[in-house]
Amino acid sequence: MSSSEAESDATGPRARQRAARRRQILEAAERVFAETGFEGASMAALAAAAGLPKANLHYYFGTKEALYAALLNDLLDLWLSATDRIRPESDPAEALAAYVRAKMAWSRERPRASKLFANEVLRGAPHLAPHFAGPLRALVEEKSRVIEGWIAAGRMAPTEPRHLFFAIWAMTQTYADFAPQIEAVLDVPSLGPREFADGTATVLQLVLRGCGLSLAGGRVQPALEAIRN
Amino acid sequence: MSSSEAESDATGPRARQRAARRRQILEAAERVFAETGFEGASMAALAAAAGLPKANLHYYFGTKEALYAALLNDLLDLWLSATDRIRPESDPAEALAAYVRAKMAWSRERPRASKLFANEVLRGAPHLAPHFAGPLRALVEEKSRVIEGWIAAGRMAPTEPRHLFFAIWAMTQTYADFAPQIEAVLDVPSLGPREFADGTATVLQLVLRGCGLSLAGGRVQPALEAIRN
DNA sequence: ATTTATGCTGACCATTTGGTCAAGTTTCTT
DNA sequence: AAGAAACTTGACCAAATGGTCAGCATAAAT
Repeated sequence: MSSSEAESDATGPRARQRAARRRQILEAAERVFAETGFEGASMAALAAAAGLPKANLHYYFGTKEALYAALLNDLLDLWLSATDRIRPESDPAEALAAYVRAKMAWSRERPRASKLFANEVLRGAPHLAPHFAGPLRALVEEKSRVIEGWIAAGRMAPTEPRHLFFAIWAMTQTYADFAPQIEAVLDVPSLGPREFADGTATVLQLVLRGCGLSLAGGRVQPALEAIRN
Repeated sequence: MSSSEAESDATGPRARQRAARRRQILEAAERVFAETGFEGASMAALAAAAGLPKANLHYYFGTKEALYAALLNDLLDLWLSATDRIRPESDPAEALAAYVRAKMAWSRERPRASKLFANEVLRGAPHLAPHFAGPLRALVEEKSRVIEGWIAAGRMAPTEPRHLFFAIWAMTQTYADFAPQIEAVLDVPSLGPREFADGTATVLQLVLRGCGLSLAGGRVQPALEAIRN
């Protein structure tokens, strides 16, 4: 027993350093994969971004595929989160608004993760198919039933809940995935607080009014004027 | 004169065959590029998809980059179209509904074009930057002024028109770009008329109600029940 | 101090990549 | 019929790709 203390997550100084290196590589890989896609990212480029020799990446992750898969895996949790507030007893307007805001914040803070995800789905989502058909579908089903409950109780306008989710995902993630297009149209060098505030306000308006809802006080865009002035 | 009849678009049998070959190559390239992205598509794969030797593609387009650029160029027109109905004298609800329907139809009929476009924007849109900053921005500005006119006239709810466009683009294109995810969540092998009808109805509802509008007769989803039954 | 397990990396390899080219074939003009 | 122009393609190339591995360094355990 005394000699075999190598429990997988024993936080010895060894395991800690190993985890740090893994994070270092993954962080760099997220940047490179998000900017160039899977095929566009060469092991040489990934190694350069991480500041390590190529062989070192292979030591930690084996293959490029495995590194990519490890990266995607880390994102899945992010995707499923932020639906907490959607519960039967919640106020529909508040719950949906919180979800939209969380998604927008995610687009702002983790745009590379969003792009990585988009890249993978565009490629046919080979690595995500199990997750889509499993946990994601289950979550959407569960939350859709909550929304259908709200509708049945007359608390919001009849709406296809699954397609409502697709719409929210699309509108919020576009601020990460299609940032170059938005920047060009708005004629700004990059998306800042102003653009995200306007975007959030617009998405909130479409979702809430679209579902026949309004936030407490009847203000659909509570933070907007405050930010603008 | 008689000998130099080779006007660039003289539709001689020569020029016609040349154009046909170009289309044959472009059509195959759209498939391959859309499925694998620019870096993921090899000249060998492109040639195989077109049923031609590799050197033949180089004869017509020079480089892979040039072939890709030619392909993207063809899509730009598609992008700018479908805003015709958005004019000062139009009915806001009808105009926006027509635009949403046109965009949805485009996602259904040309999903590969949409994916190609998405792939390019994810890569930072190097080839599209001039188009974004030029014709696209100009078009959006023009149409945004129309919408602002509608708002000023009290014909629809106050809405940031540029962000409204971003939202419409995102919601409609997601049915092409993120099809694998939507299919998995809905548990269908592919998106058919039913899914597009539901999607269109939901997007229309969010956009129209979101903007304080409704279609003539107050029915937000005019075609929905007809299709379902 | 010595052994042992783990971490690290330069040099190397087979394969694939985008692209070229010379030698052909076909089609048009005269 | 002859020549010119456009088209086609197998064979080839230098460069880049993902991946391997033997040998070395470092730290842990004895």
